[in-house]
Amino acid sequence: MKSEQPDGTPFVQATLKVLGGKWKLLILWHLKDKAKRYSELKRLIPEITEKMMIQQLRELESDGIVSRNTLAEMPPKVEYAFTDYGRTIIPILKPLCDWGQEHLKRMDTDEVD
Amino acid sequence: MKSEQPDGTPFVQATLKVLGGKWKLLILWHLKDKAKRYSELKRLIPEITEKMMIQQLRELESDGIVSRNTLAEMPPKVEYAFTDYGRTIIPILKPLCDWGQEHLKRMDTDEVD
DNA sequence: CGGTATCCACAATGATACTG
DNA sequence: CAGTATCATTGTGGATACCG
Repeated sequence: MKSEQPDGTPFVQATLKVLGGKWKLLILWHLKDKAKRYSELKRLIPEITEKMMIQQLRELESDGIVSRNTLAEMPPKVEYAFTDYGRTIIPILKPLCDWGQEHLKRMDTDEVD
Repeated sequence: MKSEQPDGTPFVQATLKVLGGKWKLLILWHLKDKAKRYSELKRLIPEITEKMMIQQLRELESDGIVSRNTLAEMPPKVEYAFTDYGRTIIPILKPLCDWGQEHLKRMDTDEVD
């Protein structure tokens, strides 16, 4: 009596919404090993603009994935890091990355029609 | 000698590109149990327009995820189904769906600041 | 039934300049 | 250093009409 589960989609969409931005994954990838300062992130991802960097960080923040920690007052130092909750998404990143790698190889090897 | 693996991102981006569309996951979700005809898909997803349906299906097709099979000539019947290669993405869908579900619960339970 | 074509709205991203 | 503000551009999705 399989009931044709048509649900599940809103959940996948929710995940997509959280890390669907153009730069979200890239930022998270750099953050997953250890916390990084704003300037470090900008140095690691030179192609991104300040606006997008801040925007994506703010969204990740409000989704509870990363935390923003101000280190000092006058010489502005801000560190971004995964929250404990945010770390629960890291296991997802792996298979995602793995599949994408195989997909790119396939695209190169086997010219699809 | 950990080399700060900054790679992997293009791979995740590649995956995102494949199933990043607004309707891709929804279509795949309905397709993962068994092949469906175009009209069935439209009936299952009434909110989507013909243009988007076709567009997303074509993209999934050219990415090798789904196949398009014409059944007859005069009474047009077209079935869309997962390819064997496409099925390799199903295991990814699960954790994605699972995390999204937890995330939505968290958003409801624990009002994030 | 299973599309294609055209035009349009809006969201996402980007460039650039300025600020505490 | 770590942002904010504004404007321009692009990309994605949608409405509608028409076709084999």
